[in-house]
Amino acid sequence: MATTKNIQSVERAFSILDLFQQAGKSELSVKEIAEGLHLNKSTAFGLINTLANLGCLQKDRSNQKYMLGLKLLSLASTVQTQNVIVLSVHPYLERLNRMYDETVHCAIRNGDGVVYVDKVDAGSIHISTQIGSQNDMHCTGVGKCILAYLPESTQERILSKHMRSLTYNTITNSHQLREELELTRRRGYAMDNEEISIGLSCVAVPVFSAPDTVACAISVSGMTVRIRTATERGLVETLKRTAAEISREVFDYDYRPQTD
Amino acid sequence: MATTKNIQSVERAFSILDLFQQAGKSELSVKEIAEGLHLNKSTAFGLINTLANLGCLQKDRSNQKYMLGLKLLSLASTVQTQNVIVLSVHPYLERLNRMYDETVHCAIRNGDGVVYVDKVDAGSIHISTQIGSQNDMHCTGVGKCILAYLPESTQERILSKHMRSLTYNTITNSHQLREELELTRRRGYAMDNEEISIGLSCVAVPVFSAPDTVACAISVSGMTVRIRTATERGLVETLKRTAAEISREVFDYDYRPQTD
DNA sequence: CTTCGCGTTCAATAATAAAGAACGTATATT
DNA sequence: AATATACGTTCTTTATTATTGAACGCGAAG
Repeated sequence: MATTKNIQSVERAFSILDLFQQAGKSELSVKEIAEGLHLNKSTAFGLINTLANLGCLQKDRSNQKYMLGLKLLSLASTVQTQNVIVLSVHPYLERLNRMYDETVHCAIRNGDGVVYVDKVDAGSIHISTQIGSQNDMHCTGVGKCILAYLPESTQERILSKHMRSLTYNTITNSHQLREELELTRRRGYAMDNEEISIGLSCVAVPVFSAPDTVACAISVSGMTVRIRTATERGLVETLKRTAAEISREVFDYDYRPQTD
Repeated sequence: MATTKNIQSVERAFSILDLFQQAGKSELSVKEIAEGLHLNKSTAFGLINTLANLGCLQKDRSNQKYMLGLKLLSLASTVQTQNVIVLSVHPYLERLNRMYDETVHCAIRNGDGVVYVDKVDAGSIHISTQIGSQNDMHCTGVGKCILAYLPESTQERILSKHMRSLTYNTITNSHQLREELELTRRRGYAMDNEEISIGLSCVAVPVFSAPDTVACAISVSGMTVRIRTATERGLVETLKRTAAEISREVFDYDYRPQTD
């Protein structure tokens, strides 16, 4: 995929922006950025200065530190009105929402985590997911769907990291998670069984864009009792059918689930 | 402000992303991008390829065109949880919302338009502004506040462009708008008097970060009748006081409105 | 079957970004 | 209060890198 070599300064510029996400700090100094990315101080400064002039970073006058700029907000808003995945998957999410009146998500992989790219809220309860927000793979339905089909080496890297525990149901053991991923592949869907928050469950399915290649994952989440009811009303089958439709109509890939 | 010279390739990379916003097209070919930015075809390709590898652009396999990538969504979400303006202005918006139960916005300048960076919804009616979305200066309260304090040359450039008419109240005449801006400066606030949508009005004030320098603008919007009532209940004064507070506490600038 | 258009690759050179040293300012230290 | 320190910023040089135009190849159109 990485055909031609990346342009160094562009790549570095974005890794500066990424650093704010990863570091989990809202303000970083020139020095911190330079050290964090192993860049020369003045090289870092040149990049930071450019990003600041473009509105992607802004300087806090009081302490000379930099933070992410508001320009990025406007870009994201354009993404939401222009990106095919968001645009063309959205109607399917709407339909799922209407069928079960639960919160519906669409997520993609981002590094070692997942990012929610679209969402339709339930009428009753609001789940506080923000579009664009990141979450872990090990504790989310969409995450498990995506993780289950990543190359083994990537899987192992992610599994080897510390997996934070959010509830007593969170799978934090790599052996157990490997089994869970195997189960996910076998049955074609993943569950979040109160692994993020007690009382909250979710059913998720992968959307394929090519054999064994997951483009995104969609999920239906809600209070555990309600998800249980929905499952009795064919939620899993509906989700699988929807995912296959999306594969075909959006990603132009005629996905046929393996029958065993 | 533009201290050191910007790094060319970084600047160009972002102007590619900007092009999608400006062109209003969701998909652009290498050729269109190259021509749109007066770049050599292979220079453009190198930048596009890098952006695509970073997830900021994605390629539509069916027609070889590119569109904005989902990576940008995750950056924006981080902005919302980290940026001082968003974070520190938000409580003031909340307070305004509680006082009048109307929709409250915070916007900044973006090029020749404004971008909404934060919003608190009213309980009753939902105004469909999206955070990050762009709007024109000539027909919004926040836009007039910002435009009124821009350097004259910039003002004139914006005024000279075609101003689209959204309702019969929209000011589309540059002479009339110049007077409106003069009025805004004199009385310290701007109104949108059903200029975007009939039935909808808004009162906006500029927030200064230095003399004659507007950092952002905040506004209260709602149905015209309700805004009228709120105005009788001191909305304008409350907004001005709030703006002064924000100037002081967020931008460390002790703003004193000129008394005449 | 041929031509055209456009995405992509390649190789050479011109231009640019990177680096280290130096400067200045703000803060911390004694 | 004086000195030291740390860090942001500027400057200049050089090596690296991005840019360029030409060439290639694929797909669509005629």
